[in-house]
Amino acid sequence: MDKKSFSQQRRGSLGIRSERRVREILSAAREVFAEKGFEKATTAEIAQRLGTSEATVFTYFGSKRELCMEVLKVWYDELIAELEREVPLVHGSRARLHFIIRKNLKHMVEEGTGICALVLSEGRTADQEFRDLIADIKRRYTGPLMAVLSCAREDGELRPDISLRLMRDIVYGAMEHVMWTHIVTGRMPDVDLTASQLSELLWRGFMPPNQPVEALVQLRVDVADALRRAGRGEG
Amino acid sequence: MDKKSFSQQRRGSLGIRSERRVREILSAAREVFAEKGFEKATTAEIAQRLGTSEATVFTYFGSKRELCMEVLKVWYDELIAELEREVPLVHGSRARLHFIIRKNLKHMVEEGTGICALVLSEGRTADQEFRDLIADIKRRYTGPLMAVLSCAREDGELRPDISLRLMRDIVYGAMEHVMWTHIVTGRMPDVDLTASQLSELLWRGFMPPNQPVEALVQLRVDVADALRRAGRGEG
Amino acid sequence: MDKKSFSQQRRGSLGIRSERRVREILSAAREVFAEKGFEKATTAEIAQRLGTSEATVFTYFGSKRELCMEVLKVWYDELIAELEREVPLVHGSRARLHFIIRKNLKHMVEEGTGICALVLSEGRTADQEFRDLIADIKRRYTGPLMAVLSCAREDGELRPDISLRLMRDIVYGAMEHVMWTHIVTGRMPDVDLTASQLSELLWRGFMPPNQPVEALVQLRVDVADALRRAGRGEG
Amino acid sequence: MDKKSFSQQRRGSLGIRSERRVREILSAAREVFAEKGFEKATTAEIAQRLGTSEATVFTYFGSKRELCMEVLKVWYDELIAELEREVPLVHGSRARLHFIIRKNLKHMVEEGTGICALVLSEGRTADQEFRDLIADIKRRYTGPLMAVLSCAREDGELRPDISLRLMRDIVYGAMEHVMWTHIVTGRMPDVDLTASQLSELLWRGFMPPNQPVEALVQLRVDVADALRRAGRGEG
DNA sequence: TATGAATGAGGGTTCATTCAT
DNA sequence: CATGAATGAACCCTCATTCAT
Repeated sequence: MDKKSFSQQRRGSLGIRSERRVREILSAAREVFAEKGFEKATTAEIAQRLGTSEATVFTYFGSKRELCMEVLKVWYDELIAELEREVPLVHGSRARLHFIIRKNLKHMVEEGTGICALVLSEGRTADQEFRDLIADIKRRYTGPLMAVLSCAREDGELRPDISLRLMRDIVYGAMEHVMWTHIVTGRMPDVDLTASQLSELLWRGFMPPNQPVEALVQLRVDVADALRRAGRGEG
Repeated sequence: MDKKSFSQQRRGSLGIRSERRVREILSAAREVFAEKGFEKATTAEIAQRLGTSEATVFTYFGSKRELCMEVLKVWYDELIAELEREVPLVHGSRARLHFIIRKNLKHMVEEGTGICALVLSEGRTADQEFRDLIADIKRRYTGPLMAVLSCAREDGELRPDISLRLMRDIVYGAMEHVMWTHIVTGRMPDVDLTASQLSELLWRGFMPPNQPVEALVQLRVDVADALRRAGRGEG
Repeated sequence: MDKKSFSQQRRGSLGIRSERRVREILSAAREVFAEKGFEKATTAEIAQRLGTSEATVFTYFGSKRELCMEVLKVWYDELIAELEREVPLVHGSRARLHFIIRKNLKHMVEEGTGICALVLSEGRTADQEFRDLIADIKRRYTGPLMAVLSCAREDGELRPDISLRLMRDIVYGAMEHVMWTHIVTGRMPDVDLTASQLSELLWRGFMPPNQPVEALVQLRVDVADALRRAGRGEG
Repeated sequence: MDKKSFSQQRRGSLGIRSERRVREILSAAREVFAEKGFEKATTAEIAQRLGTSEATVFTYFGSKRELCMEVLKVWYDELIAELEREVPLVHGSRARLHFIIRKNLKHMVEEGTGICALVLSEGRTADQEFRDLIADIKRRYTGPLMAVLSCAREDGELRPDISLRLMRDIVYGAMEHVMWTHIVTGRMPDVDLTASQLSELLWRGFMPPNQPVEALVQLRVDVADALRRAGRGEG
C-alpha cells in the first residue's frame, strides 16, 4: 500500500525486456553513487548516463534511496555469492583469508570502490530502513570471513585473547583504508601484491604468540633501549 | 576576489570577545557535521543548536564549507598537537604505537567520531580546496605514526618487506572501522582494552617474521658493541 | 565545469513544444527586467506573472543572469534584424537616419523601454560575461547607424571635424533620454513626431557648416547683443 | 514620528564635529554608489571605506536609500549652484550652452560619473519618495539650461518648431551617452574637446533652418528699432 | 511503458537594519 | 556618540518526485 511495496510489486511484474533495463539503471546508478556519494549523486545524472529520462528511473525504483539500496545490495550480493561459492574451494585458513582479501580488493577496484565508502558514510546518517539494510548487508558480507576466523580459532590457529569481531574490523578497515588512499592519490593499487602483504601481515598478527620468541625479542629491545639510554647519559 | 577579500576582512576585524562565539559555533558545527555528514548537515540546524540565527553563523564563517573545514582543522589540530607533544615522552616503538592508537580512539570517542568519517567520505567527492585541506590534514595527522614507524624500521623492529604506508593504512583503517562498528551498534567501546588489543595484534604483524634469529644476532651485535665502548674507557 | 555542462545539456534536450514556453518566459522576464532593472527583478515575480513556479523558470534558463542576457539578446536581435533588413530599402542618408530613429523609438515604446536602461545601467556594474554580451550587443546594435553615417561622410554629407562615434552617442543618447523622460512622466511620446523632429534636428547638426550663412548669423547675433548692452547701459 | 523625520531631527541637532562626519560619509557613499549602482552598493563597503562601522552610517542616515538620496542631492546641488552662479557671467546663448555642457562633463568626470547613471537607472524603479526627489533634482538640474534655451528662443536663435524639452533631452542624453561610452571603454574623454564639439554640433541643430532669411529680417528689425530708439532722444 | 514538463520544499547566502553597551 | 554583534527577510538556485500524455 505504501510507496515501497507498490514499486516492488510493479517491478515484479516486469517482462524480460525490463530485466535488462533494471540492470542498466543499476549499473548507471552504481557508477554515479560510487563517484559522487549518495548526496551528491543526482537522479538527473543517472538518467543522463542511461540516455533516458529521470521519470524512467522512477518507474523502476520508487525513490533515490531505494535505488541506492538496491545498488548496494547487488554490489554486495555479487561479492558474497562469489565468496560463498569459492572460499570452500580454498584450503587452509590462512589461504582463505588471503583469498577473501584478494577477492574484496579486486571487486572494489573493478566495480567501484566508492560503494564501500557509501556504506561507510551513509550507514551512520541514513534513516532506519537504510541502516537496517546496511546492517544486514554487513552481516552477510562479513559472514564468509567470520566463518573462516571461527574455523581457524577452533583449530587453535588464532590467538584466543582477541575477539573475532575485532579481527574482522581490522581486516575490513585495513582494506577500505588502503583503497581510500589509492583513490585519493589517484593511483590504483597492485591488487595481488597488496592482498599478499595484507594477509601475510594480518595473519601473523592473528596467530597465537610464541612465548619464548616473545621473551627473546623483548630482551633484545630492552637491551637496545638500555644501551641507547646509557650512551646518551654518558656521552 | 573583490568580494572574497572583503568578507574576509569583515571577519578579520572581529574583536576578542567573539573568540568564545567562534568556539561555540565550531562546537555546534562539529556536532552536526559529525552526526549528519557534510551534505546532510544544514546551517539551519547548526544555528538552531546555538540558539541563534543562520546569519550569525555566516558572520563568523564565510560559508558552510569553510566552517566545516575549520571544524576538521580544529579537531585534528587538537589531536596532532597532543600527539606531537606526548609521543616523544613515551619510550619504545611498540609503546608509542599503543599510545597513538589509544589517544586516537579516545579523541574519537570524546570529541565526535563522525569527524573521521567526514574526512573519509568527503575526501573523495569534495572540491579541490576541500581536498587539499584534507590531504594536508591527513599528512600531518599521520605524521607522528609515520615517525614512529620509521624509527622502528631503522631499529630493525619492523619487517622490511612491507611499506610503511601500508602499515599506516592498516592502523588507521582498523581504528576507523572499529569506531564505525561501535557507532552503528550504538555501543561505545572500551578504549583502553581496544587500544591494547589493537596495538598488540598489529605490532605482532609488523614485526619481522624471522624475529628469533635476527633478534639473537642483533642482541649479540648490540652487546658486543656496548662492551667495546665500555672497554675503550667510557665505562 | 562538470556541473555547468551538465545543466546545459539538460536544457539542450528540450523538445519542440517548449519553444512556446521559452518565449513566454522571455516575455515575462522582459517585462519584469524592464520595469525593475536587473537587481530588483526577482525570479519569483517572473514566475508569478507566468503563473508557474520559479523552478520552471530555472528549468529553461540556468540562472537569473542568463535569463536576463537572453532577454537582452532577443530584444536587440529583433531590432537589429529589422534594421539590417529594412535600412537598405530606404534611400538617402538623411532618410535612413530618420528611419533608424523611428524604428528604435517604436521598438522601445512597443517592447519595453526599460530594456535600454538595463543595458545602460548594468553595463557598468555587471560581471565580465555580462559586460561582454552587452558590449557585443552594443556593437551590432549600433552597426546599422554607423554604416549610414560612414556612407554619408564619404558622400560629404557630414561635417568632417566631428567623429562618427560622437554622432552615434548623440543619436542614441538623445533617444534614450527622450524615452526616459516619457517613462518618468508617464506619457508615451508621439513616436512619429518625435522621430521626425529628432532626425531633422540632429541631421542639421551633422551637416557641414555653410560658412557665408554662418557669418551672417553671427553678425545678427553680434548686433543684437550690442544693442542689448547699449540699451541696458543707456536705459 | 516616522523613521525619516526622526533621523532628520537627529541629524539636525548634531554639533560641528559631526558635520565633517556627514561629509565623510557622503563622500564614501558617493564613491560606492557611483561605482556599483544603488543595489550592488552595500552599506558594509561604505563603512569599510570610512574605516568605521555600518552602525555609524545609520546613526547619521536613516537608511541606505536616504543616504543615496542625500548623495544625489549634494552631487547635483554642487553642480546646480555652480551653474546658477556662473552661467549669467557668460554672454550669448551659444556660449552658455557650451559652458553648461563643459561644466557638466567636467563634474561628471571629476566627481563620479556613476551618479548620473544612478539617477537614470534608479529613477524608474525606485519607490515614490525616491522618484519625487529625482524628479525635483532633475527639474532644478535642467533649470539653467532651460533658462538659456528659453532666452535663446525669445531671441529667435532657436528653431520654433521643436520643443525646448526635446532639446533638453538631446543635450543631456548626448552627454550621458558620451560619458557612458567612455566609462565602458575605460578611457576618460577630453572634456574640453568633447564639450566644444558637442555644443557646436547641437547648436547648429537647434538653430532655425531658414536662418539666412530670418537673420536678415531680424537684423533689419533690430537695427531699425535701435535707430528709432536712438532718434527718440535716448542717444 | 516511457517521458517531457512541472514543481514543492528546502538549502546556502546576503544584507540592511537594530540594539545593548 | 560609536560600534560589535546579531538577525529577519529575502533571494537565487537545486533536485527528488509527480503526472498527463
